Amino acid sequence: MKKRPSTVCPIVYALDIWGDPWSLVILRDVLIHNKRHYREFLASRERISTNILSARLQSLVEAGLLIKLEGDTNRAQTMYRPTQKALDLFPVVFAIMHWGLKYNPNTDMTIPIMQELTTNEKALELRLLENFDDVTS
Amino acid sequence: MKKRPSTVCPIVYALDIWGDPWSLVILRDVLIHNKRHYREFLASRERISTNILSARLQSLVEAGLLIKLEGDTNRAQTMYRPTQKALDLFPVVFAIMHWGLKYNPNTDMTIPIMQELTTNEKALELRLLENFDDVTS
DNA sequence: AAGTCGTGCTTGCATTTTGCAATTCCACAC
DNA sequence: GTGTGGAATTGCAAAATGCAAGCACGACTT
Repeated sequence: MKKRPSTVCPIVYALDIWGDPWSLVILRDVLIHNKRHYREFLASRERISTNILSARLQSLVEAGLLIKLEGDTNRAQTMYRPTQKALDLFPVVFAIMHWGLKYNPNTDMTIPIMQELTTNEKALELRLLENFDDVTS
Repeated sequence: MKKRPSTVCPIVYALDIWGDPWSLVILRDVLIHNKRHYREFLASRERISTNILSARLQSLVEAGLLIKLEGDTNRAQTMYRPTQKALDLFPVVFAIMHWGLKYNPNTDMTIPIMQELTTNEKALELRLLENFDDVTS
């Protein structure tokens, strides 16, 4: 990922942080699917490779979207959790999902979230946010 | 840009279309700044290079987000205009702008749109949509 | 009709990033 | 110590990017 000099445009600012093809996939897994471990991210359908995953996790930590924690029981089991800055991406992620939902004929509507997204987005957001009480408190 | 096989996830679907670091910059210029000519896109602060611009315009046309038209007076003056599929990205673009606005300390608030985005987003969207009456009618 | 200007786009090439498999590092368990 | 599994690095081929130069072509000038 190229780095542009500090920008005056909010969109370019956002793109410079998560505007590559992988960061948003990771953020989706964190925000929507409540994943937190390296192995969980690796297991996603999109088959991210280990070096890219590692690099993206690092850059998201640097950008202040994720924090890296030692596992509770096992100290080797690193845990990645979102910051408020990442949680504020919910509206973005939802907007993208709405758009994808409208135009991707292959969308899997059996994914639990999908139904609720169209019928009750606000409740969905609030429910998902509960996953991060540990972070926001 | 890599191509992933057809996906079941609306987010990945969206990323495969405009999830590279440049496509959204072009779409921003089309949707927000009402640009339509090659030279206008080249003139953006972000200094996209000619080959990338050309490739991205093509892929956005292929993806059905833009249409390519001959200029009205000058046949050599190609014109790129958004389709409905691109206009439906307004909520996404706005959501990203809100986020960038919150976290990018360098945001240039003198850009006309910025003030209105925070105070009256819906009116802003409607006003911008008027730029595309030719396309939607 | 010949020059030249503006506009959109392609080419060539060095640099960077990706994809993928193999390997290493390290905490913990036994 | 040996083994196990999670996290990350390395090596290398393939692809994408950045950049400068040049090409095609319609329109305008004379």
